[in-house]
Amino acid sequence: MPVDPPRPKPPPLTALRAFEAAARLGGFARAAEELAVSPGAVSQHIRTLEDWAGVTLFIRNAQGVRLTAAGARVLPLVSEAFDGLGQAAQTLRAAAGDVLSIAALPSFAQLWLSPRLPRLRAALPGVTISVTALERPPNLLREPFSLALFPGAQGQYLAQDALFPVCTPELARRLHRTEDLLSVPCLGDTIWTEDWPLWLQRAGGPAQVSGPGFSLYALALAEALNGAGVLMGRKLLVAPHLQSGALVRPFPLAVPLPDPLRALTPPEPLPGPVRRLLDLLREDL
Amino acid sequence: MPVDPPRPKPPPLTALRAFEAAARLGGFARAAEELAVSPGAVSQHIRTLEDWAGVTLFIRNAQGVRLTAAGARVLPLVSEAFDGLGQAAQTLRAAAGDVLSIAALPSFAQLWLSPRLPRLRAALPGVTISVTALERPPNLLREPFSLALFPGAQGQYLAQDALFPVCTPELARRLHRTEDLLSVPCLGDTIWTEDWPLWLQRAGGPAQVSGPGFSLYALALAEALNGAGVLMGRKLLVAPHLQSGALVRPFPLAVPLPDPLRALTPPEPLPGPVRRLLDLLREDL
DNA sequence: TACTAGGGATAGAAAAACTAAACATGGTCT
DNA sequence: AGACCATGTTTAGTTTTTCTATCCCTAGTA
Repeated sequence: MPVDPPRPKPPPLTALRAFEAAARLGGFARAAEELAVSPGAVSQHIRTLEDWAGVTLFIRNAQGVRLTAAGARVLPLVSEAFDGLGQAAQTLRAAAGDVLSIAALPSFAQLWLSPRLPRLRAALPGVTISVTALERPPNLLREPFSLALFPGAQGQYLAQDALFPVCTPELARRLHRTEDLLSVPCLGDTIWTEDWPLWLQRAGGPAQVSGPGFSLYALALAEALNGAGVLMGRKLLVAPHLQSGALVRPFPLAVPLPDPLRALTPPEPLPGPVRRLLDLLREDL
Repeated sequence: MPVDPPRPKPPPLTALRAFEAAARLGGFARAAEELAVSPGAVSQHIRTLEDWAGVTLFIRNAQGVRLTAAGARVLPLVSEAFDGLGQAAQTLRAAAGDVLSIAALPSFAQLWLSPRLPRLRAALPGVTISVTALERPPNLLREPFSLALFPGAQGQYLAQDALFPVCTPELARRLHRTEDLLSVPCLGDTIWTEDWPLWLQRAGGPAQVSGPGFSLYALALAEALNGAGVLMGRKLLVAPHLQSGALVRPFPLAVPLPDPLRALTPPEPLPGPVRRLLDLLREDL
């Protein structure tokens, strides 16, 4: 006849996760986005946790939230614990060995990785490869990706990228000097707003050019193929169309990008299929 | 227009907790007890996690379960992470500083701690002290107790305990030699079945005696106070009744118990009120 | 042969989590 | 000023998850 009814309740795990995300990202709205729930849900979670602990975790005001001292004190502990949990979960999933999920920028997923997928799938029979497009590199300590392909300073080097304008051969005939760019639409990705200014600066052309922005690089590329304008091309993404002749380079200058494409991996040890995939990606370039 | 719908699902936290408990305790039934849910719930959780990870975690058979290699590999990681989470949660709760929960054996909670509570409460104004009776010491890395009072080898020494028979003065008049114990009911706690044999061996009396067992020491004590028999007394628990004269010691021999009463605390740093409570308990003895 | 102890499956109930929409608050832009 | 805009809050209602209760199965044990 054990006596336990009045046992103190364990901490609410989901509320802790919401707290961790909100504290780390510095806002309920951002936490809600990361957790793929509505901001109201995060708000409720935080309140649940505050009630459980009997402590105020955040100072709220109209501009956002700020951690209290108590909140700041436990944040590193909670973050570390969730990192550990995430790693454990991944180790678990990796043990299955037959599912492989790759994260990449939408543009790289569609224009660089996608063409290579058939060969990768053929080289890894029995392995299901799924691709997720993300705007930002995921935290591989937490999120269950086997591999993340992003331009950046961290990870295993995969390929150098470079910047140069591209357009249809017809349009190219009208472009002789960089100043001619002022007379045609200059296409680009809204996320890479610095690409045009960067190239123009090195090319010694006009300080800036005008043209429509696209939220997806693939859309801008499609427009360029339509002859709708000059696209600031990224070598790795437009290579197939240069090869086929659908696009040409009206100006020879190529500006190397500081951040090469790199592969981020979860902590060692990597499962066999992931290691093989990495090798394939590296030798292909 | 971020592209995230096909984002991989995060690991199910409650399922991970169920797995950890089941693996650590070596059975779904025991895990269910620890988590205060039904065994079926644990079974479902484990299956959920197995589906999520795509790995079999346990070999099931009619006698129980055994971890698979994959399960055994991640268990330490998961356990460590939950320890961390538990510590973080406690740190959080400790920050409140005005709630203090103590775990103790049912007998010690009722007969040793309870009489001291009024003084403790008076010495710690504004602090809510709650007491939880547990058969076994809780894992203070996980469960949110500020203090656990248990006889044992670990923790801060509080008091030495000793064993000796006690009974009402009337009954004591009929007891002159240890052999006389065979003629009266000998009361004891069903959990401390070794108390009588231990004392009898040192007293050189009969090898064993007979009498009703009680699942709660307090019940046995009440019976002894009614004159229903001789109770194997624990010094710390019967002291008040010896003092008042309600009970006496028919035989002078006191056998010291190997395990003194000790206080277990969560990892440092202890909040002020806990530290003060500990000091009060120590100086009182 | 019954009995026990462990686990599995299922349906229905209970609880938790989530959403949507309306509200508040304090900045910033025109 | 006044109209946004971004942030967090609240509430009611819904959806989803979680849990229990129950019955079943299996392999040891008395």
